[in-house]
Amino acid sequence: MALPSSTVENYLKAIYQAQSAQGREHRLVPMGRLAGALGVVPGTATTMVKTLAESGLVDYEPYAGVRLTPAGEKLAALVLRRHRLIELFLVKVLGMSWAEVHDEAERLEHAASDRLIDRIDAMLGRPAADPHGDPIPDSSGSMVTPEYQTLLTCPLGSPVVLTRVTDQDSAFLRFLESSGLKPGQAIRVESRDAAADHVIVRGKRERQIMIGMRAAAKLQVAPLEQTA
Amino acid sequence: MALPSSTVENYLKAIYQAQSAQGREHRLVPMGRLAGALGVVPGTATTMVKTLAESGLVDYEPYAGVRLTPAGEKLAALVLRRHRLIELFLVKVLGMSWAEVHDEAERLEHAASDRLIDRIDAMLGRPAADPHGDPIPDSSGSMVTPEYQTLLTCPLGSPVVLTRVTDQDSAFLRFLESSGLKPGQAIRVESRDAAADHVIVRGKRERQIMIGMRAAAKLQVAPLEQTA
DNA sequence: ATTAGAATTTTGATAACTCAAAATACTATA
DNA sequence: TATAGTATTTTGAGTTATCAAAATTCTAAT
Repeated sequence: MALPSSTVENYLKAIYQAQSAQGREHRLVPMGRLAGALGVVPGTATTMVKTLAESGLVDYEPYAGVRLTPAGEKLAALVLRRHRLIELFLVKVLGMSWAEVHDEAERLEHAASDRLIDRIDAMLGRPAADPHGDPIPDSSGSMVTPEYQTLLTCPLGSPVVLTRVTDQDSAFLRFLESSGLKPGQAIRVESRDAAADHVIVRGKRERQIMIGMRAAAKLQVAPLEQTA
Repeated sequence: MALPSSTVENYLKAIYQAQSAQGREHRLVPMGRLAGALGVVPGTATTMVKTLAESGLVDYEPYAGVRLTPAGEKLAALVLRRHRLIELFLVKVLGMSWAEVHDEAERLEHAASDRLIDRIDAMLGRPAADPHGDPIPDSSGSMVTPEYQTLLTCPLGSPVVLTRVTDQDSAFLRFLESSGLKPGQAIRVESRDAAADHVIVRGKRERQIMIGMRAAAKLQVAPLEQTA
């Protein structure tokens, strides 16, 4: 088994992420969505997916979509592992900003060896999540994905910790950063107004932040543990 | 000017290094040598070099060889800069061994952005040389290459510092490491025996090391500054 | 000056990935 | 259930980088 090209890695990663983004039901990723995520025309995705299917990395159902096989899923998880460890490393060790590491990791993830990734993992203390709160698969490719509530579903008024941000857009990340809304931050949801389409959050130092509901759905939180 | 593919970067780097390896005279690198350095057949090198010539990165004289233009030289120096900073970073920050970082850097050098390289450069304190003692070009692509003596040419008996190792072979590097012969190490040449084809060196803690002359020529040294 | 041998270039193919646009298959609505 | 509209697949072609092997050119020794 030759090691997969970075193109193959990108397809697998995109399929993985599209599958996760879709609910438990729609497990088949349609070609249009995949092509869009990868920035190629649909015909290209079709062609490529057919060769991935021949390699046993995906199941392909014409006109319906693709889905990762266990082999493909493992490979995709290892790409994600590299990506997330690199992101965390760039933030923690090199002091790069949260918003700028994504593109960097996007390229480095295909060049870093397993040895290097393991060094990074060890240096960071085998972390469970990257700067966005995305869980990091272990070296065997398995990953625990805790189910969190979002700013839209968590109880009003009770203290929670921001745990995960499910959007990589750097403008959005910069907004969060400037509002002090980074994973680990303790906050509480003050009110929600469906008509006005916003959520009001108390953040760091009682600062009040107003967020649209679309954006609020991308911020996941966990109940604040009062570790006395 | 589209950014050069990693293949182009590798060709430029190989030409640069072949030019440096050859003396001041033979400035044209023959195709056979270039092809050998890159691990491709000669015909491939010919084809590629012709397209590099069309981009203005090299001068190509059929049947004679290639030479970098100023533009090509600058690009090559920037690749070398990325390579060497990455090597040093992997050794200093991630604690990887001297012998294993070359291949890693060989891949990462094509994926690291200028921003990242500059962070690394800053974190390392704008170093002048990589773990092998190879000088690191600055961000404009210029580099000072000090002329050193080698174990074959330096004065017998006087203390010198090992400054540079002009060979990347990892078995050789491991031998040097196990002998305590890393750049920065103070040593002195005890004797040379042309008939036996060896050089005897006093290294760390008066340890005596015997090296073949071919290998000794690859170890460069500078007079030891008695910085009281 | 020839010419044998080595180096280089040319030629024809191949692999991986991509696009544009034509052909085809789905699907939702009337 | 016919069909208009959308999504997908197919087809044909282009790009980049590579190799094998034939053709050519250079070079050094007679």
